[in-house]
Amino acid sequence: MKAVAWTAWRPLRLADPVPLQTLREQLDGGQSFRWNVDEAGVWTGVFGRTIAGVRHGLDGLEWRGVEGVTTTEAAVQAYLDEAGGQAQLVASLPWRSDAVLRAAIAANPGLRILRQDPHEALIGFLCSSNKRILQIRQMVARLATALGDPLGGGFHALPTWTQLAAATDSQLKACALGYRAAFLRGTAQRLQARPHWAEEFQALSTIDLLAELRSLPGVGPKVAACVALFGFGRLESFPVDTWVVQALAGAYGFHGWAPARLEEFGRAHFGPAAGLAQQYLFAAARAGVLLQPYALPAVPVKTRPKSRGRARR
DNA sequence: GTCCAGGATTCAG
DNA sequence: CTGAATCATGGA
Repeated sequence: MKAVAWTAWRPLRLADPVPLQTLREQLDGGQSFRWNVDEAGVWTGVFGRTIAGVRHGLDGLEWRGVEGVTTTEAAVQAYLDEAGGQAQLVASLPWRSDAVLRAAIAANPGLRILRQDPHEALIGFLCSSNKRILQIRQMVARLATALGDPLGGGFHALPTWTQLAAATDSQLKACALGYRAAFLRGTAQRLQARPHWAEEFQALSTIDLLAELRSLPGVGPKVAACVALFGFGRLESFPVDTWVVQALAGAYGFHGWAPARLEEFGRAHFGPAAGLAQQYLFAAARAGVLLQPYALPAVPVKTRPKSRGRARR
């Protein structure tokens, strides 16, 4: 298979600068699972049918695409929020009165929500339950290689719902999906008959969109919130995962709160850009730099054994 | 070998 | 409605 014929590197014009560390957080911080970085710091990714490279040059961000493809620059710019619309939303967050949020924003200045395709977001987060980001990336990569259209140079698009629905058990098994294979197949079977599902979903209010997403196999509250946020651009959506549960407990004192209650708090407290706030808190918590004024003293409770001598089968 | 992962589903109470 | 068990797999 022939290698991709890359264009020369060119400046990537964005309204706001993206620091080196923030770019890594953005491309490999659990939003998208389709980017890889090499030793030279070159990020290579596929979104939709676009193959692109991004790196930090001497004078800011640079991009490259495949020779002869004219749409790459615009696609990369849109993907990375080139107009800077999110800067205003960050400014609107309650960072003045919220020192935790303020520190989280300072830890990853310029962090943005990627504007992903709904299809990409839904496939990625269908794979995400009970998995680490590295493994989600591996699952998605295998899905693309095994089932998606080849784009040249060894790159593949993500499989369509039709391709996914037609996949055999052994094909899905080879993608190391575990029990998530049934989620993907189930959702694929539901959506393959709706080629315009994304447009139809996009037309819904966020509340209705979340409900519609949750009706799909393998999509619960958290995955629905992620797909709404990352795939449908609903920046008010506030996904509550294990990291956010810990973050809101340690930083705001909400120990023992149910995820639904934390989600309600997040939307009320952070407002129309709650999803952005969530991503800053998520990144800071994962990096271990989140302020935790309400963290409990270490280990107040003793963990109980899961099973007491019950016979195993 | 053990533990756990950007959870969802199912079932018991 | 809430809480717990179960799910399949691989990396630490």
